[in-house]
Amino acid sequence: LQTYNALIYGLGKAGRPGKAKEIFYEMQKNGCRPDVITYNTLIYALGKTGEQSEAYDYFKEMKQQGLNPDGFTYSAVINAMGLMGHFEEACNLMTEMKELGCKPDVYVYSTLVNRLSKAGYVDRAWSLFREMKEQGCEPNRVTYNTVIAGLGKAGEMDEAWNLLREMKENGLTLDVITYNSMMDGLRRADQIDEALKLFKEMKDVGLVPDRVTYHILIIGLCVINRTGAAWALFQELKERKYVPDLIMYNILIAGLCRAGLVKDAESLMKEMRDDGCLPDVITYNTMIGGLGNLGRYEDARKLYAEMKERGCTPD
RNA sequence: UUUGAUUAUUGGUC
Repeated sequence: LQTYNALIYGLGKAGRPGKAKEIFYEMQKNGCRPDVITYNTLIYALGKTGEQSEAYDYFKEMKQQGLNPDGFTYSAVINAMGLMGHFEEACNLMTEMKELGCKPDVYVYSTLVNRLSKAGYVDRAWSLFREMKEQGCEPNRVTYNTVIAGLGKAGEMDEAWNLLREMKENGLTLDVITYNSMMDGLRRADQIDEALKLFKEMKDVGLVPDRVTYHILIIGLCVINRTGAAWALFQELKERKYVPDLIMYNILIAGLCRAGLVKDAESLMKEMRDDGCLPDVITYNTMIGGLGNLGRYEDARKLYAEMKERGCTPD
């Protein structure tokens, strides 16, 4: 049983829910009954990869089999419902678990808070955040990070600052994601200098900025044409021995295109290829847009042809 | 190490 569970888990993580399902049926053929963990793992695998309604089917099936869903089950199903935008159902599931005597834990709340803010329902996310506190479920670092990121996307940085303070007051440790989320919100709100202050602060408290940190700050600086500072950070990233990856190249290419420096963007695209980093659909979209803005329609068309030849599907 | 939640890149809309 544990071997099968582990297999299903691995296939889910590898983004192969179809194979995971095959194993699920194969184990039963071999006389091995799935337990709660098997279902949880399968539901998670399906829910993550766009098979959300199937995830729900297996949720029903496990109940029919007389198995009791637990917090793991509900967080996986609620996440799947949220991804489909079925928030009424997600809320019903919360109610259902309460009725079954299974108190929603911090994972379940955080999952739904995250899905609500991702779907643009920041207000509902906020009330759920308040509700969990009232219900005696203490938000942890991940919950705060989730809410801070949601507020940042909604441009509500005052609230985000309040939460940051609240985290400190509650003795929670801030991590790189906390800082990254704050800095991303600030750069969206055109407060890049505030973001740079936090960047200094995070280093002062001994946190090591990751790639995402640099990506956020470099985007923010590029957008307002502070290219010198952006370039300096790009050098710093390399000093930290972070190899520029696809996302970093996409950010720089977008920055150059935005500034009308499409020729430089083109050479950077060559350079990324030489580094063994293959352009993806975002790279092509960005370049095609940049070329189009300059009226270079023929070159745009060529890139469009090239992306299809390379098996990169236009979106 | 048998299962669950958080941050970044292109376009449109606000």
